Amino acid sequence: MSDITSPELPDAAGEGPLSYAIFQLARAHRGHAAAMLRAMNLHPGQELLLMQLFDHDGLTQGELLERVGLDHSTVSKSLRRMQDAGLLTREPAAHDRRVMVVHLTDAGRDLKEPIADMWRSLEKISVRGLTADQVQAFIGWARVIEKTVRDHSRRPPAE
Amino acid sequence: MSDITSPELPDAAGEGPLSYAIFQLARAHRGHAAAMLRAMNLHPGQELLLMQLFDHDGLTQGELLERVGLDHSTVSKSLRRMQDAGLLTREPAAHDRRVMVVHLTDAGRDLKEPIADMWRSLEKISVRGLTADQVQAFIGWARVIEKTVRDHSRRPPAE
DNA sequence: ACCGATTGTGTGGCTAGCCAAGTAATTGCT
DNA sequence: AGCAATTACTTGGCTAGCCACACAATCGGT
Repeated sequence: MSDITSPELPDAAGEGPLSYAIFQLARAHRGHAAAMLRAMNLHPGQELLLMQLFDHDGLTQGELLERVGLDHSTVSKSLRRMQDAGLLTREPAAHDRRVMVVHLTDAGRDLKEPIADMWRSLEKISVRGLTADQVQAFIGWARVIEKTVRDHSRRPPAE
Repeated sequence: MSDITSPELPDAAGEGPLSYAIFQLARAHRGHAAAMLRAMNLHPGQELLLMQLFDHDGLTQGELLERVGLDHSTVSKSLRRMQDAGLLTREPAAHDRRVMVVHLTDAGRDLKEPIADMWRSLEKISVRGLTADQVQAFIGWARVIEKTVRDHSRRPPAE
């Protein structure tokens, strides 16, 4: 339906516009998010961590990275920068001094509504061109693709 | 771990799983591409530039960045690293010594088939969970979302 | 011709994100 | 108890990607 024909795309290079579409979509989406986040002195990715903390203050770093799915080093560095920015604190847990418990500061909590607004705005814009059903289908398929790709990443490429 | 199914997602934080789905899909997809590219000593993003050159050797840096849509500084640095790796050459054009003409070396050309294979493989895997119609619909909607977001990025946020 | 505007690239500086290696604390096995 | 394995996190090193600034070559108007 509609025009999926698409005039110029790197067809000649490969014949898979799906990967290309994912790449371009993610870049545009991320770019727009970055622009909105900049107004709050945040960087893309940080809002995901903060959103987890808004709902579950006091999470450990490990629980945090499990929820967002990023590399532990990425989370560590990102949290450090946010700590330097005064948005949160990190202290070793009493019962296990390896784990770092993350708590929001007042400044961090103040970002809850702005981030929620920005998130809603981003969502509203992203969804504008599609019907609700299409959006739901899109999300479902995105998860299917993600899962498929992830499963293949785990497995050794013994294909 | 193991079950990253979909039970808990940051619903409480915002109610827009679309943005989250895009983010996670892109990350998984990019990660898988990165793993395959690593075998060729490439980094994600470089294959896009190379694919353009496979079909249009002798492009200028400006034409190249226009096709992939990245920032000129990103392209500049990425090309420099690929030049250092011996994959391509950059020389100022005769008629306009500002523009840099990019040419593949033999080593660069040798990557054409490996990259095409990798791209096809990535595509095949990504598509595995969906029907052909679903894939086409997904791509079409992805482009719609991308366009919508991009249009809103251009406009000042005078909403 | 001249000099300001524009164009095409390069560089610096920042964060995101990954992998690999290192460190400290806890657990577990003997 | 003691010591190896595991766990939680940190650090270093690399590239991608952006923005802002700098620079050289070309274009344009007078």
